[in-house]
Amino acid sequence: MAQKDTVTAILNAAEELFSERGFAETSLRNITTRAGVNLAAVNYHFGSKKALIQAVFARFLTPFSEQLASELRGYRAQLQDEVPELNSLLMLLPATALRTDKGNPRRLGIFMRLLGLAYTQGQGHLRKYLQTEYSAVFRDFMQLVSAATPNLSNEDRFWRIHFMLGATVFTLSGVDSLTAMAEHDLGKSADITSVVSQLTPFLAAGLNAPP
Amino acid sequence: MAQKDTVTAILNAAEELFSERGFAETSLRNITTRAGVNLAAVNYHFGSKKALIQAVFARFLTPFSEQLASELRGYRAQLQDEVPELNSLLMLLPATALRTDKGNPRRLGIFMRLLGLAYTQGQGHLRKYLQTEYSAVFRDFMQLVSAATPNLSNEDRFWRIHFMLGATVFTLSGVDSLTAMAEHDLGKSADITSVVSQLTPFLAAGLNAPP
DNA sequence: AGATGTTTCAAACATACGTTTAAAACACAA
DNA sequence: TTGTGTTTTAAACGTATGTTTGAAACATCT
Repeated sequence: MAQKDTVTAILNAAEELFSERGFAETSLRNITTRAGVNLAAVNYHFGSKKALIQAVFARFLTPFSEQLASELRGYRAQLQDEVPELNSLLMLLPATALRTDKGNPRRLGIFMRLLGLAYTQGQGHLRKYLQTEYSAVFRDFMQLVSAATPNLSNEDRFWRIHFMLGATVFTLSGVDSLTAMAEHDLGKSADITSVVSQLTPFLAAGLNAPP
Repeated sequence: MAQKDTVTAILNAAEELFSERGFAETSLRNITTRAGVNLAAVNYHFGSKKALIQAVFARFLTPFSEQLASELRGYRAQLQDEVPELNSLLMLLPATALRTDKGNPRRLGIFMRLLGLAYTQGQGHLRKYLQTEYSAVFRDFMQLVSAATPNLSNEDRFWRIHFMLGATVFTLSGVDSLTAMAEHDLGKSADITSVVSQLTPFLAAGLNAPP
């Protein structure tokens, strides 16, 4: 097995298991067993469990943030001096996320669950890593959101952005169990793209609500 | 030290530590050290770590759900046959939560963080416990929400309720770091009650958004 | 083919965990 | 005070974890 195979097998297994059980609840033995590699492979290829956790995030986040940065440049160029339209701006995020690994929308749910864990679970090293690594693109995006909502005070916008973030992360991270519930309660099935298309008008309405 | 003192000392320490680090990341030795009691006290008084986790939730949730059930009875009685008004209905939740342990709004943040953990972190036993124990009151509340939003389809309402839940849990569970960010970015301080008063119009607008 | 650097492997290491135990300390009624 | 049931204590138990090790297997190049 070539080196790359082992590394990606570990990353795949870790990604799934972390999202299912959390970081502390997933042992290296769980990961290496599912990946079909030797236990020592993690420490050999990544150095430590912490480094593996960061690598799992980097594998998704680096292509995503690069893609988003380029999309933002295009959006800004097409915009000229007009005020950006909120709905299309918000749609940019799930659109690039789904485009980042096309053909596998399930992965977005997995990654959202990981993102939720990164916030709720301790893992101080992870928050620090994410902040230093990916905050530039996020700031760019926020600047456009500010331009799209000139009627909001900075304070209102600040809070509502985080309300939106919460609704998104929470819903998409639990999208599997939620769609199961929806199917049981309503008899209607749904996938992550349909949930996103329900989510965006909700978010836009909340963000534009009268104070 | 009387029995009750040891038990509540453990519950207090566990509540804080769980909310700070998560369940798996908090050891019984952490808890008993902070509580100033012997390590074996947890297994003596609660039986196991799992049972302690459930007890932490029960201490908050049992008074809360009883209070809420009574508030819902009052709300329904005052309503007669009118259609319930959405904003006042939504306000009922934070109002009773803040009333449950009055004088300590910080505790609501702690508990929201725990609730978020219960969802995101594995802890299957916890989800099962919460469901069997407190689902009745929740169903009552949901019925009123349905009456307050007759224009929504069951499917739209289902998803938007969960969007609201996500925004609430996520924001209130991170209320400490968020208020710190708000103070740093905007120079304005905020407490949990002011966040809640910002949150409810956001939620109501999202729930009533055109489909 | 032989030498060299890389990757895998089974085994062991040290440490931390949840839990159990048996004795000591305590509370309190007879 | 003695006796009884409860609570606390220090120590140990068994298990699981992340990490390290040194030899074996492998790949790559001259």
